[in-house]
Amino acid sequence: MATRTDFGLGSDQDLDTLPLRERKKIQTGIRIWRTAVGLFAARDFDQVSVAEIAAASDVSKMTVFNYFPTKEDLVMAPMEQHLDEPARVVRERAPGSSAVVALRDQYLAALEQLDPATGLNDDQVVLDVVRLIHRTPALAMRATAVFSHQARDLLTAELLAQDPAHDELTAQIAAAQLIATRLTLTTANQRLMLTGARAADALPAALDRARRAYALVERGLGGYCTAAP
Amino acid sequence: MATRTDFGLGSDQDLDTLPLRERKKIQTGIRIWRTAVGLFAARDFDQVSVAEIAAASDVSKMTVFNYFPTKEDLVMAPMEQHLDEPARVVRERAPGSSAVVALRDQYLAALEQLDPATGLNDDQVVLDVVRLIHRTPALAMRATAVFSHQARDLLTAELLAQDPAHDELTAQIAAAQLIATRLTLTTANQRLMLTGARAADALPAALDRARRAYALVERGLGGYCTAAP
DNA sequence: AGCATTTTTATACCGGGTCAATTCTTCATC
DNA sequence: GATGAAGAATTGACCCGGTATAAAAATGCT
Repeated sequence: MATRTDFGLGSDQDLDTLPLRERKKIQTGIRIWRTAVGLFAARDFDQVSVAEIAAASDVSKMTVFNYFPTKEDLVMAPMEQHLDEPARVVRERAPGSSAVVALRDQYLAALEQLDPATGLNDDQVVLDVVRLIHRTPALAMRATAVFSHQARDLLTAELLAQDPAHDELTAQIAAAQLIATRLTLTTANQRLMLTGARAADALPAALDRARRAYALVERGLGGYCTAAP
Repeated sequence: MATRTDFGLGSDQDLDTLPLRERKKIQTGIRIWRTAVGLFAARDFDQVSVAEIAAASDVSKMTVFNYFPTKEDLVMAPMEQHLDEPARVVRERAPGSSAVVALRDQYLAALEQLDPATGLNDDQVVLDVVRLIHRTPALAMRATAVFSHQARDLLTAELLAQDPAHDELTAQIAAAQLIATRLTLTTANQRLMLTGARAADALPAALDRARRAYALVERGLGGYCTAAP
């Protein structure tokens, strides 16, 4: 079953092969989402009621909650689907490479693809969502909560391959710093995009920033949590 | 005017000198807060309605919201009054000392006083609140938001005394790492306390952890943001 | 077509939070 | 000492997000 949050870059070719029923479901999901983001971008998050979104989507209020558990999910769901990426990257890193290097390389690669998760993306809808999150306290809080969650997951991922020379506190610090670095880089990129910069133009500088940031972390953590070859 | 969140260690002597009116106000504020925390500790956060708290406090529901803007504030307000401490510590650090050292020393001092803000405190009410925050997702999210706020404040504090050799990104990384370290240490202490350890007994180990954690950060950041002598 | 399953809807309800108005206190003025 | 204006504490009515239940509609299958 395809998750209901596969918007954005959702592949279109397998959409035709799906049963008629699921296809319609996905379409209404996208319709509700687009309507909501449009209304939120026009006014403010708190100035748009769920009932209004439902009416504008030709759907009942209950149906909206059927597709999106909460009003906040209408905005956050697409961003939260890559939630487990950092932990996965560390877990599946090449033997002999440290957690820091694995995360750095993956982030650099994501930057070059202008992955929205890096903040370096100037798509109109993405920008609308980012702007919305930045100016709505409840959403901003939830965005930071995502990173907090990632830090926890990362911690367990590191502990699974833990080096007995390091204790749990070091692992916690490392996880927190790695995620904090990502959050900082991503936020910086998002701010740039919100000022109107083009993603492609900002790429070289963003890559440079990322390299310097991870170098800073590495200097502190050293080769911490290097996977056994 | 005394803020309404001066519970806990609020000084009692200046309470007598206050006008009769304000005194009663503060007392009802404390009464509502105690009632709420008691009910929350007995059951769960979501299983206690504001109306119930109001009834148990011999007050109307609206009065509760008059004293505490939201239901969450009934739990979080006391913790959030020391929100600006990290930024203040950095801003007022001794000339010639780095931001890292200033924050480390202040944290070590707070630990030795068993300051609740460090997590190293086994007072019954404090433990109730901490336990509540840890097992209530909405409250845990807000707790991390507090640290996010502190990182922002810390960034501006560092920028005020910024060294032209370092750019803004470095400052952001540093702020994020410093706050992440604090969060990690505090959380570790809180977990210890929740397992029933006595704060005084856990102090030496906590001090050691803090020293090692800040050493790790310092190795990465070096003498970053050392105030001009 | 007709049955079964799933999706949508209507409705009623609960709890958190806001607003305008009401009551009560305070205090300056007569 | 009475009085009336000013202002705060309090309140009841209301809105919105979210849930539960059951009915109605749409779809898949035979």
